[in-house]
Amino acid sequence: MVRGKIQLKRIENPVHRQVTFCKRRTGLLKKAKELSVLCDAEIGVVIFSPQGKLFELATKGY
Amino acid sequence: MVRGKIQLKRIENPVHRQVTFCKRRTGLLKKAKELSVLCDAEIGVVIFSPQGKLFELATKGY
DNA sequence: AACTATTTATAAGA
DNA sequence: TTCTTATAAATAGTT
Repeated sequence: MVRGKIQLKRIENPVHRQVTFCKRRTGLLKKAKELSVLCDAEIGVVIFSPQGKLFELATKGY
Repeated sequence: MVRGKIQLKRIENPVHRQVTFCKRRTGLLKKAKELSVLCDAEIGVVIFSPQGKLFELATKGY
């Protein structure tokens, strides 16, 4: 996305992967909320990190 | 996002809303796949359009 | 459905 | 690690 394109493959460096996971998880959930609000859609998202931690989002038509 | 910021509220024009839904739905699912691949996460996404149409994505750790 | 100007997301760096 | 910045990516308006 910036200062160098990303390669669409698993990030091998654990620290780099963790940082990217945090940033992109936030971005994905934001995009999901926006789509829900803008287009009146109901959306559910579940994300399991490699460590088994769960992140989720469920819009309710708001 | 471009040529004028969006307002984070329901798009009233049905045609505009439908077009935006299609564009952003595609973008959201792409982002979800990228997050899955880059960070080795498992992700599920379900989207119900206002017309009750279902769009979904389930990654399987690939 | 395709284009493109511009906003947004974000990879690196500080 | 929180903030900044340069740049890739997404996309609103247009045709």
